[in-house]
Amino acid sequence: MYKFNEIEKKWQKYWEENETFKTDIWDFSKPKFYALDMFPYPSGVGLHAGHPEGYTATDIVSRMKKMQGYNVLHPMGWDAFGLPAEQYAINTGNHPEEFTFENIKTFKGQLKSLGFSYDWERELSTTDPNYYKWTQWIFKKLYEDGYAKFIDMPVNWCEELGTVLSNDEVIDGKSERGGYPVIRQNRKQWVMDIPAYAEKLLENLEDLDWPESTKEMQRNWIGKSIGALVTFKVANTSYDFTVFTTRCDTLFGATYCVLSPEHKLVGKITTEEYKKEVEDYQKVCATKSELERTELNKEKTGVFTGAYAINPVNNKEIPIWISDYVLATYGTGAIMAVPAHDERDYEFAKKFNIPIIQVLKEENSDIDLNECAMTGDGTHINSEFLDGLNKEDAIEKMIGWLEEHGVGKKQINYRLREWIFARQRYWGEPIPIVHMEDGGITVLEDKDLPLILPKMEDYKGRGGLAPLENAEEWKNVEINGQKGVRETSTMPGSAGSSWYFLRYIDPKNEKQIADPELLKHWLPVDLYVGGPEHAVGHLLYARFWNEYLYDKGIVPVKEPFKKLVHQGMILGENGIKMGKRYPKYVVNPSDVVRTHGADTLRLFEMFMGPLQADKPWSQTGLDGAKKFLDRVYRIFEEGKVTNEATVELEKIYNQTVKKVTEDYETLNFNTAISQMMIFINAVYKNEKITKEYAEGFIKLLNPVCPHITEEIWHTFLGHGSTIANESWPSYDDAKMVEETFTMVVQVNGKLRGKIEVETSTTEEEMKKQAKEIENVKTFINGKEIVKEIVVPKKLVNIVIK
RNA sequence: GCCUGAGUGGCGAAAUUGGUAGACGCACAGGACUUAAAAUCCUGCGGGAGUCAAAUCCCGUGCCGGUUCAAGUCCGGCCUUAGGCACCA
Repeated sequence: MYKFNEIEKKWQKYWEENETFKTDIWDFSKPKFYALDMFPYPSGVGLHAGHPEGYTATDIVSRMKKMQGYNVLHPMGWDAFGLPAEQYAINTGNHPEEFTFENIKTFKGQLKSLGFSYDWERELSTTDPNYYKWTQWIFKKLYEDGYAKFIDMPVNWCEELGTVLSNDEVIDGKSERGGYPVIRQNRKQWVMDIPAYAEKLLENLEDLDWPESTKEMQRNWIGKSIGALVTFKVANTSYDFTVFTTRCDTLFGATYCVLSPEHKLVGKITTEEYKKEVEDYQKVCATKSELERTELNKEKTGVFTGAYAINPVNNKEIPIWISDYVLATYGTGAIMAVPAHDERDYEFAKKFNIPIIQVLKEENSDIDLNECAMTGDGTHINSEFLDGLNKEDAIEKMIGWLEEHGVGKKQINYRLREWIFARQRYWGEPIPIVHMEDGGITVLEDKDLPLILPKMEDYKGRGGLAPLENAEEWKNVEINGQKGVRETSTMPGSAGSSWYFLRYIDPKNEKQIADPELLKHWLPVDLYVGGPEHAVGHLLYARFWNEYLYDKGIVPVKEPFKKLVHQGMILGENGIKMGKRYPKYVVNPSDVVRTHGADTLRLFEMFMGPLQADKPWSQTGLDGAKKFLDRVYRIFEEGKVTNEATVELEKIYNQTVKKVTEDYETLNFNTAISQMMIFINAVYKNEKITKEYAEGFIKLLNPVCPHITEEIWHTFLGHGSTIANESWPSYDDAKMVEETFTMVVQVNGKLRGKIEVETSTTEEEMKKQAKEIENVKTFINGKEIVKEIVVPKKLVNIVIK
């Protein structure tokens, strides 16, 4: 009987003691393979059912690659800083540091019990000063190069959490963690100028072997838009303002302009008569949360400023309004409105009785401008020098005109906004900055890194102040005789995770991020597996930092992750996401390891369905996976290993090696496993298997189920060392050649007969034999044969009339 | 509203460039072994008609239409569903 608990512990110990999976990072004699998992946040609840899924996938590929002669780098670490850890610590009355330490211990134990082939000597944690020293060092570089900036800007402020959040941490106007309301507020903040890399981040997406959906999400997040800037003078004043538009060709149809409520000019141009209304409106907008703003999507609001803008193309005076449908953070925070050809402007103009001027005529269109805006393409009218032109030509001509008259130019805009790089929280990397008494900002010297996060008993911030504000001793410093105060915000959770894949390569290096020679050899990551929830956050930030470090000559590749795959979610047996809502459907991997064993868990999660798909858990399915392993074990226990194999088994064996090898490579683990089941079924049918095939099969199964296979390898096949150091089985195409095939005979495309024929049968012969089948005869007798189609080694289709 | 995916038996799912729909597994049913049960092994298993049993026939991959000798696969139009974006000018 197969005693999985005993066996699994035994082999885990063996791998550890023998350093089976230790990577000799300097061995460049073999081709390299870097398989990376998204490192987990070590939460208080331990692993969930989804963790083993992605981790098993990379483990299978890693183990196979090692056996195929690659030098494999397969590390694991901890994304242990950040809001969730701190929040959890506060909720449970722990200190984040001890709490994190405990959690890591639990996680590590759980991962080890699953038998992953990680090189634990490369383990890292973002909370380790030896690690975050380099996070701070990268920040410093970015600061020196002007990409890390301390600026006043509108931010997402979460009162409950007492901190600002980045855009990807805000979902539907609520905080990603906790679901608390988020409002927009102006604050002086540390930000990363990721928009400066927008174009590169967009361009490089093309060549990546990533899911198309993720690439598309990143494209949308970057949101490139080509248009023009147009400057409008404010009538009877010396002021002017600039708008961004993608449709400068419709400038003759502009009947008003709108400034965002936060626009700097609003206070200056608003006339006395409208001052109160405008200020009231501004106040209302300022207190609106993100959520309220999106909910108020339906009805447009706004007020007139009393001022007029002069349309540069025809010198007409058009009213200037303010409205929150114009965003302060996009473009110039001001627009020209062309209600005839823009839905939002149309809605606004209708509501406030602003004129609508048509400047495009669509051919064969039945759109009535009294009903709605006309947003399609068409020929220009009422547009003087643009009349008769199509959209494309008109845009080009208008840009030329604007440039010639010095009132505008071509402009590219991105929706991607600055990455807000500070949190008013305790549990994060300290920002290595000192605010000097004279108002200057000093970045720490390299020799002063890492700047250690001070131990604090009381790490809860108060009244919107950062917790580190209370660390008096730590906070106040003197640099070159001048007093200063340290930056008390810490870095966001996504800081440490933006470069960890570099550090795994050389995790103990004290002089640099990693040895350049090693980086050159090991990058990029060959396979990166993780959840789709990181499609824009982490995966964009990591690309940004990598690209920056590439430009600095520190990292040798433009893109860090060559191939990316998102594993699907393991749902509860009820088909719904596991979680607090249905606690009885939550599966704990450690329980499964106890009741069924790690091999069974790994096997089952890989067999459930495609890696990328969401799949419901099934207790009986899990039992079925266990049954398969029992069946494999029994072959050896019952002594079915002999010296003979039938031709049939020989064929299936070779097919299995081929299919499993290909499927592991392409991550189609479910079909690889069914092929192995087919092989085992065939072995039972033949009641025997040769030692050669038995060994080959055990090697194939090893990446999925490493413990049981090691045990069989050792106990029944008599080997003294681990399978991990064996070579991957090969297959012989010649042994797979079929002597006969099932010829399918169709009449008018419908299946009417099957017959076994020799592979060498000619097309003419196939046609002849097809017509001799009784059932086929009954269909073709007395009918005229119009056509006969032959697909070699497959089928004959007889077309009759 | 826009952008991505996905829709196949009772269930999880397979199915190269269009070429036998449902591999493999679960559940279920029957049989063998057993005093019995479990475990194990063997067989069957989309729906319908037909038959002692079979042969065989009809229908069937979300819906409607098209291309083709042949469509789960390609094209057009819908529906449902998951995820993402959401006044981005």
